[in-house]
Amino acid sequence: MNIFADFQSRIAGLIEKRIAAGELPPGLDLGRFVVEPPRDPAHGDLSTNAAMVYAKEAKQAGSNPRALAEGLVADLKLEPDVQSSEVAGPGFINIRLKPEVYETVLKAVLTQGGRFGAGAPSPDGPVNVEYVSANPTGPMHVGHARGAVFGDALASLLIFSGREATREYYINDAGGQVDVLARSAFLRYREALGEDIGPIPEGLYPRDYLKPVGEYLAREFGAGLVSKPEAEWLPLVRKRAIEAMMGMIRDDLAALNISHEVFASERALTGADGAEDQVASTIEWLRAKGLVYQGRLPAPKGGAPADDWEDREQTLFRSTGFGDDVDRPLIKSDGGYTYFASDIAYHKTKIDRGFKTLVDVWGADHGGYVKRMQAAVAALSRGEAKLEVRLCQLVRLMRAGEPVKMSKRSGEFVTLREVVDEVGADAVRFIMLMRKNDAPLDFDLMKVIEQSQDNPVFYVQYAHARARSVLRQGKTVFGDFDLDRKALARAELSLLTDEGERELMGAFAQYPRAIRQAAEAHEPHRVAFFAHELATHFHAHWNRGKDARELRFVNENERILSYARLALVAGVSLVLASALSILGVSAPEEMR
RNA sequence: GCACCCGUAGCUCAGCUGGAUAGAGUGACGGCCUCCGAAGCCGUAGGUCACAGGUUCGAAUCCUGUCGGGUGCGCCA
Repeated sequence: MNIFADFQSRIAGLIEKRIAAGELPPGLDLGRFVVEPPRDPAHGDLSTNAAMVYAKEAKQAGSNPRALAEGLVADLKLEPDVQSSEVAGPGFINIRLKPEVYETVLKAVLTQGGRFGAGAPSPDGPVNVEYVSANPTGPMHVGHARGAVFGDALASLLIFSGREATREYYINDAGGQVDVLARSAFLRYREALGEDIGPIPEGLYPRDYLKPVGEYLAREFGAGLVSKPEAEWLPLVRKRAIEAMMGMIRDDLAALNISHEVFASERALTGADGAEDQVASTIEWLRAKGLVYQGRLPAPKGGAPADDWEDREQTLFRSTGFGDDVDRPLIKSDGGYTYFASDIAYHKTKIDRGFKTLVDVWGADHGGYVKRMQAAVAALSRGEAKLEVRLCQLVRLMRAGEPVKMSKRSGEFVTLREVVDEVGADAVRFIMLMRKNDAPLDFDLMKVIEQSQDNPVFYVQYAHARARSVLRQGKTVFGDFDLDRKALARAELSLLTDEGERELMGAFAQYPRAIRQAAEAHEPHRVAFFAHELATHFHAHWNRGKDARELRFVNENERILSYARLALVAGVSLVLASALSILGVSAPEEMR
């Protein structure tokens, strides 16, 4: 139950009545006004700007805004669950609900449990969420974590809100970097055979995570590959190295509590290893529509022109027809496909699989790539599918206030696994999700590793653990209490009259709305903020019981009241657990 | 030079798609454990929402421009 959405449609109905009565002109857009919690709780439970939004129209119809507001207030007072309503400030309509409404909300929390706040199945079709998509050339580093956590939480949020969502990983296993990987692994292979390989040459991946791959190759092939020419061993080594790297990446992701349903290989799309060349067929498909042509591009502007620039005719995609700045090349000078070409083919497979809503989560360094990809999706789907790209700002890794330089090439990077092992998946996830994805993020290792108490995840988890602890305490005092949530739903909830208790129930009422808005905006961080706020209300109310004993949840002499309050506490733990589960963060029974 | 993102408290960030007196955390200062978990709570202090115009009943939010920061700019991925 979402009381905000409920009143939104009820008020829309009241406005239609006004239209019928001639007080407002017909054909109004009834989606223009909002129903929201007032900033100041003293103003009531609900607030709407409807009268202000339609002020101009009211004047045109010969009425006036004030009369419109008064009329709506009069109608609202007739609603059975409305306690009072009034016009306030510049024309807001404030509504105070009868206490029973919040008892009903708590009852819904207890009967629905983890489903409270979930949306009804959406008619909007499935969403494809592509995230991580790191190159399979090594373990994940912390920079990858943000997009990974964001994409994963977004998919969970969408599913909870009622949409279908598929989690997808695009493996960039077709470019030159996987050949570099293969050569690096081959070196480790010779090392595993006992050869002294000396320092790793410039340009190869130097870290020793490839050693196990070398040993594996030595076991599988013995010394058989050493004397062969590169053209023969490279495909064999590459295949196994990519598999090993993907295994490593999957393990890294699993450590962060992340998994994908679909892994799509770029290499397979390009027709390698005997597969069908879907890139070629996609290019031909576009060519047939006049969207691919042979042409020349102007030289890049600004700065010094690259030394290897040469004006030449090439195969171009007409992305300018779909909002891009210039047309984009599809074929490299060596005849291979550009990354863009295979990415077009990949996105075509998404559209062919029936997705009309595509979300790609990329690092901010790929920002210059957004327009062309959106142009491609528009072209591929004739405008029917929409690609939304969420750019995650790169994480600036700090060590005691100093930026840490990271580069795979030099091997200087902190792995995701190192951080997860140190501070835990919960902390990493929550920190990444407490920020909007397009805001920059400083991730200070020292701060997270050494002062993990400062981490907001503990604050929220602590609230959950504390709620569970209170329930255990209640069971200790009243051994015969049935603390099953469905039993608690039958508690005498009308006894919950304290302001702090009402505040908590009010927070429950806002959860479904928060979920819906976060899902529509594709902003999981709002769920994190909601959880933090609910935790604040709970901690605050808990502490009131220190000075005022009569406010404590468990009170030996107040059996019926204690049971009702435990129902409230159970509600807190259920909603917190629900929000945390969307974020992929655990909700512990106790902190220790 | 062009495109995209970002300028909100000392610091790190929210701000509910245009609403009422702009909020948290952290840092600083002062209080609260014979009592359901002090990893908590309460209070004090801190602001020209980068700047200038515009749109309207109303702007941190939308538009234009300026300044400052970030990320990119055929054939890397």
